[in-house]
Amino acid sequence: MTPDQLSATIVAALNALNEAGTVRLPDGVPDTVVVERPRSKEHGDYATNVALQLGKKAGLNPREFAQLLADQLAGADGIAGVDIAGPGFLNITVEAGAQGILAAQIVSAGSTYGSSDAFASEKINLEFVSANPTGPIHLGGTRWAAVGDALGRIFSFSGAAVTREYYFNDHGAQIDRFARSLLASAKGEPTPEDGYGGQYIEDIANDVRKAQPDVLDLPEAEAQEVFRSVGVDLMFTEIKKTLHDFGVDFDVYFHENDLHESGAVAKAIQRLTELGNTYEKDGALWLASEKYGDDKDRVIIKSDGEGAYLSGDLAYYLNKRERGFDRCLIMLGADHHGYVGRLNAMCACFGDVPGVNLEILIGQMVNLLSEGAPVRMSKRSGTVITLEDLVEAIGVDAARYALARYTSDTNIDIDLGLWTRASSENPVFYVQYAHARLASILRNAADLGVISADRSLRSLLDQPGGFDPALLAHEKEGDLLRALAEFPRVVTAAAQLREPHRVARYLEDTAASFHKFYDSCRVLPMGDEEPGPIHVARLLLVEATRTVIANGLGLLGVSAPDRM
RNA sequence: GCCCCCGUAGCUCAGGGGAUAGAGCGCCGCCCUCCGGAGGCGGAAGCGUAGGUUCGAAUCCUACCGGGGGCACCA
Repeated sequence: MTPDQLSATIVAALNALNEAGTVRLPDGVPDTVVVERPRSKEHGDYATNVALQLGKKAGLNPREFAQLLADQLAGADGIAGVDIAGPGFLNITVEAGAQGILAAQIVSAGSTYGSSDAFASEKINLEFVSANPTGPIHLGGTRWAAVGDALGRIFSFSGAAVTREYYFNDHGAQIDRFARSLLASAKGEPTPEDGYGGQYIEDIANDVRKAQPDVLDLPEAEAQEVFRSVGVDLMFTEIKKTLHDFGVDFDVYFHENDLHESGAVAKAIQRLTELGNTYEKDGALWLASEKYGDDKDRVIIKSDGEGAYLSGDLAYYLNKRERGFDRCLIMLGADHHGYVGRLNAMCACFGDVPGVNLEILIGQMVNLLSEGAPVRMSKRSGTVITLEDLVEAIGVDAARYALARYTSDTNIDIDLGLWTRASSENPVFYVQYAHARLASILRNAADLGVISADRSLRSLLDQPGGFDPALLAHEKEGDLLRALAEFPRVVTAAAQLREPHRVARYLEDTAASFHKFYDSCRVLPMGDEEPGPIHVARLLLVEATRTVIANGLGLLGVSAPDRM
């Protein structure tokens, strides 16, 4: 009995009441009802507020409505008891057997447990990181790498067709500054005032010289061009590798330069002009974005004839839509929040719906503290805190987990000393430890011959009488089963709300439920005890729990170790 | 001045209208004869302020106070 099944049972009961004329619901019976886990044990296994919602519509007070529904529900399959409490809550107790069967269902579903087709009709383009190829990925980009990739996994798990995309800004003034910085470094000159500093500039400049030893003998402009093209290439290769090592691979690396060279920008502008959303003023071409909610109209083509930065975004968005993406998600740092209005307005200028066809997700800043003092993270200052720094300090698993376990719309402070000194304080270890402990129990079960050496529990499911779900009747077993039953809902909510951190928090709760179960319920036979049905039942629960934790960690891109 | 995000326990944070607001860390006190004590059990301690909507608000709305970030024919 999962919450979804219980919801369906309640809906069926409501329909029966409605059809019998016992209650009259003018708006009909809803497709689903809210079923939640009450905070307090006294309120049963599950509670629903449906009587509070529908009582008034039926012309009854909520408690009367609740009583009618409770009577109807009392005889339903899998329901052990129904109580009415407070203003009209229905507190429902589920039969142990109906609940225990979930363990078998999870084991049988394996790595697919928690997946759904909730997003099956959606083709989603997920753009994140998109760091400029002028330096390593800093912490803001690292946060999006962890969160965006997790979100992509969650969408896919929920049935969506997801394309992960990286927009590569290889066009514009910052690239020139990058090239000049490399050239200056190679010549042993100081960093240009508006240039990029730091060790990586020196490293890349050296690599460019290795690739083309005579580069400094070329005329200045040609040399700079070599540093530009080779340097950007090297930088980009490095970024790709860093992300790959972080467990993040993109399906598409989109080059801004291509938009300008292919005529896509001109095409987008033409389209907007046809729609009557551009005009000329002061020698420049403007986008009439103010009428769609932007603070003011924006320049697309500057008076010097160059495309403004926005022109690339226009063409890029149109390109995504032409590739068939109904939903284009773009993840940006809080320092870009000023773009949200104009990007949404741009979307509207194309005749699309902001928030539907284009969705901008803003992630707040990540701050690093060292010895309690803030560390600046600026490419330009050279005191760059990079993805690699973070991984080196705490490892990929801890880094991904730490960045993904918070909502994106809150600032995070990470104290380097704390993370490096006390890794056991990191919640990821709590969850991974639970997985290792679960795996260890299964190893031991195999050693004792309770299950086959390959630790397969599916064979137990096929044997008649191999698994008696009613044996999982202990309070802690019920708690754990109800926690496991939540997983599909958590995944769906994480996808709908674009909040991967829900999965992490859920895993921490579930790991806690497991540790409590483990503390009160002996899984393996003790001493000379013969293995019996209770051991089989609990082993299935162990494997079900291990499956959920492994699936959840997988959604976050964090490993689920069998040993630690 | 305008815009965005945040304000929940000593600290770091969960809580997408429901009942007695949770977790980790820290603090106090307990629990190892056998499956991993990297664990479990108990205790002290909290929704920035003021209004509003609602049967019901940490959650939605408004104002104010506090913290962070942003407001280019830069990219």
